[in-house]
Amino acid sequence: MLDSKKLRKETELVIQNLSRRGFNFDFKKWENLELQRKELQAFNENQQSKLNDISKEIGLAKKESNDTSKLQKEASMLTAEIKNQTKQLDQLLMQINEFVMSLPNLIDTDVPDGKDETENLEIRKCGSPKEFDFTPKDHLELGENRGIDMEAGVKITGSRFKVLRNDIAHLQRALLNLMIDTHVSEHGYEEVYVPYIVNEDSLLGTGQLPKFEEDLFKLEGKNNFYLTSTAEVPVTNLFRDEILDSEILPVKYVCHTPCFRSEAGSYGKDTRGIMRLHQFEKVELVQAVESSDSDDALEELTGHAEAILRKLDLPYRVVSLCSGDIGFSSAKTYDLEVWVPSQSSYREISSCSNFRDFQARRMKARWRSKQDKRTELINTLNGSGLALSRTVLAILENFQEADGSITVPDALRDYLGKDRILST
RNA sequence: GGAGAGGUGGCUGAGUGGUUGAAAGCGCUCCCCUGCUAAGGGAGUAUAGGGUAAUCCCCUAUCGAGGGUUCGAAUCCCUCCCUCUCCGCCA
Repeated sequence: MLDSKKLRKETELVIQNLSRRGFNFDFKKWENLELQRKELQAFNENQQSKLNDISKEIGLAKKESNDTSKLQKEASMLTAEIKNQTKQLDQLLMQINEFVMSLPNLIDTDVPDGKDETENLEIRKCGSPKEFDFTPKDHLELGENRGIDMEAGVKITGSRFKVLRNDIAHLQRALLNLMIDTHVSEHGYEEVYVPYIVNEDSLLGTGQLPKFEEDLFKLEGKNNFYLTSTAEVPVTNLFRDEILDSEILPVKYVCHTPCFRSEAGSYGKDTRGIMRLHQFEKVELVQAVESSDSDDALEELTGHAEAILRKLDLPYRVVSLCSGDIGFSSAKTYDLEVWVPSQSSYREISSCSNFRDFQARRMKARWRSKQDKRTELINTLNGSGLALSRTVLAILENFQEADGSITVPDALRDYLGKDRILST
């Protein structure tokens, strides 16, 4: 959520910034609503103040057994009036809230301009794609009948679900442990475990709602529960309605969860194998920092995700998402893209974003310094460190041998207990 | 799932219709006193929105959430959420 004071004072800047996303900000509408709100609210509060005074007077008069019928009559009228105004005000507030909640975050000045993912800016490349002296297979050719069981997923649930077996299930678990261990012991994150079902408030807090409900799986029942689409939601919401002491900042959490995404609107995209599924595992990094630290924190967090790719000797590149591709809540996003030999291209395996105070304002997540007692919104960041299914995919494809076996990357050997898998 | 109790400020905990944003205690901050990290005295100590340039000041809201009764509700009524105890079921 954007700061309404900023909307008022730096209107031009906001309009310009949002237009870089291709977002058309209807300032006239907002200004109109705000003006009405301000007037009505000021008047209403004034009336309320009067009523409060009269009520106190009545109280005092009754104590001394004086006649209060005249005052009560006056108060009755005021009460009716206020009730009426409040109804109008509430309606207005709902409209304003709806409007403001659907505004995306402002993007940083160094976010490249562009209309879609084709115009994302490559920042750096690390490692180089391995040359194969045979035609590399794709991950499904490698894993089919040997641990990646798409048919079983379809039988149990439906399309876009998978079953993993044996070495490949083990590989995923080994990766999971490597990632969490690394982030905890080398990068200073605290491990957390959270619910996989989240409520509406949590989704509003991080920005998945109200605009992106079609991406989510909603549960039946009156509770308005959803399956979590990313650990970002439950983990970042740990800060909701909290005031953190400045000494504990930055707070850094690492968390593994499955992620459930309806993938509505992605029909026909990545239909083969485990690239894009309704359920996948992910290790997520989340940070809460002071606003002055969030630029550095994004670089740091991105580096933490990269460290995993480096450990695994996977070739990747870092791109800065352009203004047309960047997410709704994000001010700046780096995607990490891993080399996928079968597609001869880099594919997203992590997305690291700085949300500045956008989520914090929605969640009322603040911090307070010891010296001056003022509260300030925290800045939140998160990034995948990494998406597990795609890491499994990348390892299978990048470390395949001519005979279809997979050489296990050094960093993983202790976790897996072998240096080669799928050697039939 | 059944029966009962309860949800008040950083914490403990008073408060069943009237100057209560809320007693008291603890904690915390600042000051005073005190010849030694003890004791005592004083002041302060929620969040958000609006008026404002303002972290002073003024107004409004908030005692789990939402609605209702009333001139006036932390206090009465209704619905929901959550916590605790006992029983049942269960990994």
